[in-house]
Amino acid sequence: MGARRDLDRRGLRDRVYDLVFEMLLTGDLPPGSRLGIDTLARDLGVSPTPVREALVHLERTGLVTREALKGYRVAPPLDAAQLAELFDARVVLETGAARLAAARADTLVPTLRRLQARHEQEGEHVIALLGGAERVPLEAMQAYFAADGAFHQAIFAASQNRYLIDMYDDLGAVTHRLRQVALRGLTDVKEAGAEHRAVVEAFESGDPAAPVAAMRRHIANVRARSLGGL
Amino acid sequence: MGARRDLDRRGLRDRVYDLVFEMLLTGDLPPGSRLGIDTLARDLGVSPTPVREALVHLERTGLVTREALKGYRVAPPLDAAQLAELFDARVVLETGAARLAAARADTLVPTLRRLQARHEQEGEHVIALLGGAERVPLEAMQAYFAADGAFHQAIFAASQNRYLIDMYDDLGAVTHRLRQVALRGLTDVKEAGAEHRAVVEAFESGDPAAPVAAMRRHIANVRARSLGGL
DNA sequence: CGGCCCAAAATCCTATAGGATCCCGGGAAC
DNA sequence: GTTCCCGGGATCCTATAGGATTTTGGGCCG
Repeated sequence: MGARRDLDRRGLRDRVYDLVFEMLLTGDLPPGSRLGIDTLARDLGVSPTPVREALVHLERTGLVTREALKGYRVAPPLDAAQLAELFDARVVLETGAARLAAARADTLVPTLRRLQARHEQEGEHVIALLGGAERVPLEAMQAYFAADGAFHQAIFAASQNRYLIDMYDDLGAVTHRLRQVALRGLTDVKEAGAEHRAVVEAFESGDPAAPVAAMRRHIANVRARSLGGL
Repeated sequence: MGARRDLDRRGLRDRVYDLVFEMLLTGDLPPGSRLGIDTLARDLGVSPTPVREALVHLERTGLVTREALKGYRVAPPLDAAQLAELFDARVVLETGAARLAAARADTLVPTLRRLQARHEQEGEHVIALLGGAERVPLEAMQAYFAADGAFHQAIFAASQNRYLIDMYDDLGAVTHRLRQVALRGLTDVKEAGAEHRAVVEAFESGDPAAPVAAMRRHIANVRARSLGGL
C-alpha cells in the first residue's frame, strides 16, 4: 500500500500520463489513429477527467496532436522535412551541450568511459544475437538504445543547464518515435562505438572545440546512416 | 458573435490559457503567489475544469509550478544560477539558428534590415522619452522589446526548423519574465542597435561562421549588461 | 448512379457534486 | 512553556451528468 500511496501522492493524472506515454513509445499504436478520451478512460478504468489532463500534458510533447472539438490523435509519422529538421536541432543542442560540458571534462570523462563501455557491450550483444537468429529480441535492442541514450544524456547532465536538458528530453520523445520508423541499420553498431570513443577522447584532449567537432561529426554520421536506410 | 464563435471553436480551455498567460506576462502577479483553481474560475467566470486544463498546459512552459495535491503557483523568480543557464541556453539556440539561417542569407538580410531599422527607431523613441520624463511609458518599452524580439525571431524563422523555433518560444516565456526583474539598462539601446547591425552585416558577408560569431558576441554582451545591472 | 440533406449516434467539452488531502488554529498533556 | 493531537475550513482531485459539436449512415432528389 506504500506503492499505492505513492501513486496517490502523485495524482491519478500523472499515472495516466505515464501509462499513455508508454503506450505511445512501444509503438503498437498506428500513427494518426484516434485517442478517444472515453475509450482510454474505459481501458484504464478511470474517469475521463484525468485522461483529458494527461492528454493536455502529452500534447506539448509532440507525441499526440489535438484538433479542437475533434479529439486527440497519435502524432503522424515524421516526414522527410521533419526528419531533417530534427537532426539539425539535435546537432545544435548536442554541440552546445558538449561545449558547456567541456569545462567539466575531468569529472565527465570517467562517467563517459563507463557508459561507452556499456554501450559497446550492448552493441556486441546485439551483434552476437544478430549472427544467431534473424530477428534480434526487442529487449536487446532497447538495452542498446538505452545505453546510447545514457551516453548522450551524461553530456547534457555535465552541461549543468536545466533548459538544455529539458529541451533534449522533449526532442528525445520525438527521436524515440523515429527509431520505430527508420530503425537505423544494426550494422552501424561498430561505427557508433568508434564515434563515441572519439567523443570521449575529444573531451580528454583538453581542447574545448574538440568535443564540439567530434559530436558534430557523430550526429552527421548518425543522420547519414538513418536517412541512408530509407 | 463571429468572434464568440471563433472562441468557441478553439475551446474555452484555450481562451483561459491565453488569459492566464497574459496575466503572468504582465507581471502584476507576484512570483510564488498561489493560483487557486476555484479562485481563477470565479474570476474568469468559468468552471474549474477548463482552468485546470489550462494550468496543466501552462505547467510545461515553466511559467507556473505545480505541487501535487497542493496546487499551482506563479513560478518563483529566477535565481542567479538559472539566469546564467538561461543565457547559456540562449547562446546555444541563437548561434545554432544563425548557422542554419546563414544558408538563406539572401532572403533573410532584407527582412533583418527592416526589423533592425524598426528596432533602432523604437530605441530612439525610448531615448527621447527618457530625456523628457523620468519614467518611460510601458507601451514604449513594450514596443522596443517587441522590435528586439522580432529581430531574433526572424533569424529563427529563417532557420526553417520548427523544433528550434518551438524551443526558442518556450525560452521566450521565461526570458520575458526576466525582463520584469532584471530590466536591463535602457542605456544599452545604442549598443544593442550596433550589435544587431553587426549581425546583419555578418549575414551579408557570406561567411557562414560570421553570423554565429556575431550572435555569440551579442548574447554575451546582453548577458553582461543584464547581470551587471544587478 | 452520384450528390445532397437530414437525423441519430458518438464524441468532445463544460459544469457540478462529492470524496480525499492539506493547512491551520485551539486545547490538552507533559 | 513546549509539544503533540485533533477538528474545522479550504483546496485539490476524481467522478458523473448534460449541453454542444462533429461524424456517420440512410433516404431523397436530380
